[in-house]
Amino acid sequence: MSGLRERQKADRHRRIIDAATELFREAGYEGAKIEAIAARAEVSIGTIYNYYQNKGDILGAIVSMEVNEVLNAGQGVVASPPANVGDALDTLIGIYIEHSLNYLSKEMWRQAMAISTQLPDSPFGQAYTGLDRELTKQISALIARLQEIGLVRVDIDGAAVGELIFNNMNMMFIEFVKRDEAKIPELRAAIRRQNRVLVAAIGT
Amino acid sequence: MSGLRERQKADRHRRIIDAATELFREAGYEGAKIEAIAARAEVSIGTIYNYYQNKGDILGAIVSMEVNEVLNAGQGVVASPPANVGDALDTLIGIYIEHSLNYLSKEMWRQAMAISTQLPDSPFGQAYTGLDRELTKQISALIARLQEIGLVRVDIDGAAVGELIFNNMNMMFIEFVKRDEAKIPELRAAIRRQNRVLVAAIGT
DNA sequence: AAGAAAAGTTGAACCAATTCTAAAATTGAG
DNA sequence: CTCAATTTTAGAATTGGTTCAACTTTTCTT
Repeated sequence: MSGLRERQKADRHRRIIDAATELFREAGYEGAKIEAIAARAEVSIGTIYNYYQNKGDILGAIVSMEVNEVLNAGQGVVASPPANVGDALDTLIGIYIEHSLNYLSKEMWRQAMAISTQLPDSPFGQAYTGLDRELTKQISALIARLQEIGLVRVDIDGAAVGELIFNNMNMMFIEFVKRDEAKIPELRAAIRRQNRVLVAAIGT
Repeated sequence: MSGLRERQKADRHRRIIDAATELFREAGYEGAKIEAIAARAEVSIGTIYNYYQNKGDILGAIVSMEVNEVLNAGQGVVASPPANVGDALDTLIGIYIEHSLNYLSKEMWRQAMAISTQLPDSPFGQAYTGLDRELTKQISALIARLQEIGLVRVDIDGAAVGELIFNNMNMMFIEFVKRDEAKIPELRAAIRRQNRVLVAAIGT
């Protein structure tokens, strides 16, 4: 099962992703020519297209890794949230936002988001939509957890509130990556302010 | 001031927009080649690039017209809203959504949204961000109006609630245009459901 | 271990957006 | 009216992502 071909394939995948990650950061998404990625990965252009349907999918693979890390980090908060609705939400959202620029620059985020709406049916488009859904579910799970603990009224529609909070956060994040000078603390403060009405309404 | 040159310029602008609108609808954004738009507008390729920085800006001009119409239609609701918070919001949002596919196909919306995040500093990118801001302000204005009438508590942060509602609606609209089979009534119902908690919380 | 089949690799050719440049048209000063 | 300055045009050249047909390498079979 683990013949030479398998190992070579895995190795090429890694080399392509590594080369692309470096070049995207060095030259930006547009600036990173496929030819250059191929050269740095020591692979031909054709091989890249054998592994990824298009340039966007290469970026997509990088984005997916990052979002999966964030989802993982979020699990901890859902499992044992701060004992206060506002703080619980702020902590989870904080994890998302603070991790977001670890591997990806704002420009990479912009491109990734653009591609996911431009080509919703491409491999990456579908993966991105799936990741958004996972994040929404995680926020809803936090609300459900808070309902169990007795911090949130059990008669509120947790799924709907989770969607509302995620959609607002996501839109704010989109505006955030669109402005290079926008700063993380301001983003978090703005989202906290927007959530305040909601937090007051759903808390016990 | 209104010499031959002025009139020709206005005429060419119109011809380019008309040709592009037709071709975008017939062949989709990607399928509408600049060469074909130029031919139908009876203008050269160079001329198109003299009038618009890039293909996206042509689409941008069309989108801007559409959104401005929607903003206009929304004014009526803000001026005399239905006598009930839930209905007021639903009516305004309904106007936005129902108008949205008048001139633009889902594919055109996808492209327009993608371009606005990909190139936030291009003429169209800035215009699009501005239009989003206008829509947010209009929703906030509706909340303020409802506060005046006494339907919404005066102690809630109307601007924050307006942003929350717009951002959620906009995100839902993005998901809506990403799925060709998604239908308007379902979209409206989902947004109504999400807004319900909020409506209950801010109503008097 | 040889030969055939399967799987993967390569890079030159293709295509469409965008840029560039020389030619043509319009304007206004004298 | 004329012509130099300025704007606009046309379309050829450039550019970079993507495709494709020929070539290699690996695996399988006996």
